[in-house]
Order: sequence, then structure tokens, then C-alpha cells
Amino acid sequence: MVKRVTIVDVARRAGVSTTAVSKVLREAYGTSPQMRSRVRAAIDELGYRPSAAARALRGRTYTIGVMLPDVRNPFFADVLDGAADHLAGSEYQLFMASSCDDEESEARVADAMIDRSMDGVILIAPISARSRLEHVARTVPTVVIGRHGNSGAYDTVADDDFGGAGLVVTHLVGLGHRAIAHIEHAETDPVRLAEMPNAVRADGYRHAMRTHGLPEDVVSTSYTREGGYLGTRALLARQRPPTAIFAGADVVALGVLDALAEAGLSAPGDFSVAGYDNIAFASFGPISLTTVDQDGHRIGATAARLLLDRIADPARPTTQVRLSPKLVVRHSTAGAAE
Amino acid sequence: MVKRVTIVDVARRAGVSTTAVSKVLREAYGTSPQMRSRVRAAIDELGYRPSAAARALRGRTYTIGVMLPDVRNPFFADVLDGAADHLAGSEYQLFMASSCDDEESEARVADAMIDRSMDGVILIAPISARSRLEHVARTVPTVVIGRHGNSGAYDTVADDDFGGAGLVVTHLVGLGHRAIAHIEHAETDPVRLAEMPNAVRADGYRHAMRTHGLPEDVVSTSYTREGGYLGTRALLARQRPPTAIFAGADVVALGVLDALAEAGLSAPGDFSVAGYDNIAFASFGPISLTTVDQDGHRIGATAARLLLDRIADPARPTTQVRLSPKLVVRHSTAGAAE
DNA sequence: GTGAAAGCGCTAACAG
DNA sequence: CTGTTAGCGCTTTCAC
Repeated sequence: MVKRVTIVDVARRAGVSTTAVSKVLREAYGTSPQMRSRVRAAIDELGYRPSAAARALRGRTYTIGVMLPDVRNPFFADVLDGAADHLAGSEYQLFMASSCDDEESEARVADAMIDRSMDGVILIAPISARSRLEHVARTVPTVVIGRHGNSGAYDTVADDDFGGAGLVVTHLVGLGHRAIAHIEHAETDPVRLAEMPNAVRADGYRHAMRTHGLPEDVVSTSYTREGGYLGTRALLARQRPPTAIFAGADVVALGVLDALAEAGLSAPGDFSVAGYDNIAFASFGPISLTTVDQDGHRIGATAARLLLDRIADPARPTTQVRLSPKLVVRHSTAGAAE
Repeated sequence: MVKRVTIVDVARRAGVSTTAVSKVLREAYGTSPQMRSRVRAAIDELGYRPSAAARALRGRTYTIGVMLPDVRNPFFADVLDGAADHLAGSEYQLFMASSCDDEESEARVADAMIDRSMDGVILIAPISARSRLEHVARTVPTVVIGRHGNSGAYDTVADDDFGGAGLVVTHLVGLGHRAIAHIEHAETDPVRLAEMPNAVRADGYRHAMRTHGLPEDVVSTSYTREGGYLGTRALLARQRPPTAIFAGADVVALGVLDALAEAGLSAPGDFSVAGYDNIAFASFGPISLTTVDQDGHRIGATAARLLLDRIADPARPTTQVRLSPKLVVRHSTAGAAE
């Protein structure tokens, strides 16, 4: 293995001290123009890049960690893109790690980021207890995406899931549907019931249904394709199935369509189906899913911005950003059969 | 921000030297049972975790970097799962970073991993020049996934893309098709033509067509949904379109189906369509795509195994693992119309 | 404006 | 078996 070029090599080549090189590197105060150019020249000639690992011990690592719950959910790709775009051109590098939908693995991932002295972390839709998130946030600048509770320890960026669910219900009611079922991600923990996007969407659904004077009809499974499949099977087994199904996430809606196809049914002919997230596949011709776009790109970019601000000033008061979603009407929803 | 517990705190608490703590941590030679238990107790009481950042300067970081070209391609999720599963239980933590389909961003990502003293890197389907890959491999233990050339500097894990393409052609020929088009990812660089999976698949297609005495019919676009869409539009515009379309990747096949749907056509009624990768959506009811499964999970697990072996012994000779793909027949392919 | 020196948390020689 | 000591590559006082 090749030996790395270090700051000492650069200093020797430029005929200056390592301190000087360090200052030029960080554009710190106290360097003359001619020293800067000599150091820069030496850096280029030698192909020097500072060791982030060594920097970690004293200063920054220029590393930001993103914890995401599920590599497969394409919605998170949009969030990542947004964060990456915001960070492009800066010295920061994004690294992601996925957790496995349980608190222990979330803790392991967050600890791993802390142990590696990352300068900041973005946690996407974490399920961990509030106290745990605050513990992380007290150790490293933290932005939480998706959770609705506000904390004095971390900034948050979330979609208005309550309003977004309302958009879907209103759309379906406008099409003449009255029996509208909602497939949600089962949740029992009281804090998560108040803070997790899935729970807030379910609340928004319930509220909207009540507002329209319609009966609530919630099926609890999980935010996966299988959850949608199982939920739909349960609905189809009823004597009087609903006429419309609002899946809490697009991946769930895919499972709904799976189950319908298996039963020889389709959307919107037999059932209207709507999702949430506007993942790339939602626009896929044969699916053409009506859904809610929560602009993952903007969410990611906002999270990156808040994080850089907090890294710059860890003491600044926390912010909660809530972005407004918009309904994307496609072909999976249509007027209710008489 | 809270101050971290360090090895000094643990040593003081346990009444031993930091060397002793370090040895216990690494299960190194030269510690008595009673010392081990005292140190372990102190670690637990204090909630100590070693700083990977500090370790980086002397020993390992227990960090493995995975560079992937596209977060959106669900096939890579399988590879990641495989690698993560193999690493579960070990001290290693996986971090991923995505590049942007150009050599410069690949270099930036690989350098970022090197700068952070990662113990090893897994590069998924990199497009960089061979010399660049070997440069990386001389700096850090490296496993390359997807590339076919073999190198003395890095291990490789690849699917038998040549054979896999043959499976598809043989399947379609067996169904009675004779006009079979292939949509590939355009490639001009000579090394990539020999090493990249897309190019090898195209070769396998050509070879299989020749073997069956059929005319080659290749459309060059890109391995994206849009590439499939555009390629299909071109095919449909012909006087005599083919009867079957073999897309070089499942995402491409989705674009094919997009274009067909737009033209009021469908698979397998009007055209047989096959893909490659067996991404999760390929099994989605309304799509039900015939495709080739290259077992991403096993590819990822194998890569992780090779990487750990190389980290343990950087001098060992390199290995090239080639995994056999298998055809998954679903409903998007059917007998050719007479 | 510049550089010598100390030290971040850990590991690895080397004595004892 | 155990502890002392010297760094790893960088940043940061603090003299000059």
C-alpha cells in the first residue's frame, strides 16, 4: 500500500511550517499572499488531500451522516438528492447508512456516526424514542426529517401529513366516494402516534372523513408492499368492501394493486386507489397512481441547510420547517360506481 | 455538547493503564482474566465506545465504504443487503455514498472514503478507467462489483452477464420469436466495452442471436427508464418492428412498458418484453416482468467476504468470482404472433 | 505574519 | 502480564 502525502510533506516542499499549511487549508487568518500561493503550489504538485481521519481529532471531518430506514423506498432517494445538491460545491461529503426499523439498529447507526466524529447527522423518519433522539442531538448537530414533535435539541423538517391526507380524502369525496378505507402503518407507542408521519396521516384521514360526515375505516398493517397487499385482502373479504382505498404510502398502494390484480380487479375500474409520496414509479404508465407529492428533494435540501446552520452555530434556537404537500391526480382514481 | 468518555476515563475507573484497556478492546494478547473483567465493567459503567476517528490514526476504523452509482436502482439495494448481512455481528459498519455516473464524481467519492481512512471499499459497477480503479485498490483494500476485467489489484464479483443475456434470447426464441431487439446502454470506451455489465450483456445477446441464426438488432440508449422509453419509440416507428424486446435492465424494461402503454400497446399481447436484474418491482402484478435474477444479495455478501479477507491479508492474490444468473419467467413474454 | 510546541484518543514498541 | 512512552496527521494556542 502506498504511503500518503501528509501535511509535513507539503510544508517541507513549500519551505514553510505545517501550521502555515494548515492555515492555508482552512483559509484561516494570518497568511501572506505569497505564502498562500507557495503552499497551494506544493499541494497541487504533491496531490495532497488532508486526512479527514486526523482532522477528526481536533477539528472537523467534513462528513455528514444520513440515516435512512429503508434503502428500497424510492422516496428517500429524492431526499438524498436534495441534501446532496445542497451540499454540492461545499467541502462536505454525505455518507448514508440504513437502519432496520428497530430502535436498536437505529442506535447502532447513530452511534457509529458519532464515533466517527461526523460533523452532523440527518435522521430520516427515525422511530426511536424522543429521549434517544435528544441524546443524539446533544452529542452531534442533528436534523430530524419526518417527525412532527418539536424539540429544543434538534431541528426538524416535515411534510404537512395531516393536510396531505386531507387532500386525498377531499379528492376522493369529490369523485363521489363515500366508503373510503385507509391502510396505515400500525402504531401503538403514544409518542410515535403523535410524531410519526404515518400516524399523522392517519389522523388527517380521520379528521377529513369526520369533516365530510363519513365513517372512518382504518386497516392497520405496515408501510410496505406486503402491508398493502394484506390490508387489501382483508378489505376484499368483507361483505361490503369500500369503493376507494387510500394507502398511507405509495409502496403500500403497490401492494393494494397487487392484491386487486390477484383478485381479477383493477383500479380505477373496480376501486379507486391513492397513495402518498409520489415515488418515481407512481408515474409509471400501467400504474399511474394518484398520490401526494411531498417534494422529497426540497425536504432534503432544507435539512442540509438547517444542518450547516447548526454546525456553524450549535447554540442557535431550533427550527421546525413544515412543507406543504400537493395532490397529484393520475388515473388510479375515478368516479365512484353508482 | 457533551464530552465523550475516553479510554483514559475507563483506565482510571478500572485502575489500569490505557494500554490495558486498548488490549481488552481489541482482544489482544497479554491480559489476565481479572483485568479483562474489571475493564469490561468500567466500560459498561461509563458507557464507553472507542472513537473510530482516533483509532483511524493508528489502526482500523472498522468502516467499509460502498460506492453505488444510483440510489434509485433497486437492484443495488439487494447488493447492500447482502453485504450488510455478511457484516452483521462484526464490528464493521457500512457507509454508502452515491456517485453520479461520471468519472469525476466517482473519484471524489472514492477519495472521500480514502481520506476517512476506511478499512475497505466496495465499488459497485464503477465506470472509471481501469488505471483509476487500480490506483484506488493500491491505496485501500478494494472489491469491484460488476466489472468483468480481472486485475491484480482488486477482487471482483460479477454476474455472468454474457450467459444471462443468452438465457433471455433462448427463452424468446423458444417462444417462437425471431425478430428480437435489444436495448442497451450506449458505450464507446474500449475498456468499458470489454468490462462493463451492460456491454457484456449486449455481447451475450449478439452471440446468442448469431447462434440461433437470427439477425442482431441493437438499439443504443441508456440504462434508465427514459432510455427504455426512447428506445421503444424508435422501434415502434419502424416499418417492421420486432416482436420481442430484451431490455438490458429492468428499469429499462419499465420504460419499454411506458412507451408501449402510451402507444396503446401492451405486453405480452403486442410485444414480449424481458428485462435483467429481477428488481422487486419486476414481480409486481400488473408488470410481471420476465427477467434475469443475478442474486444481488449473494453478490453483496460475496463482496463483503472477499473484502474482509483482503483486509486481513492485503497481499493475498486477487480472486474473480462469477455468479450464474437464472431466468425468471413471468407474464411479460409469450408466444410470438403468427 | 510566522512557526514551535502541545495535544486530540488511540495503538504499538518496548521495558519491567 | 503490565505500564511507560512515543507517535499517527492535524489544529491551535502562543511566543516571536
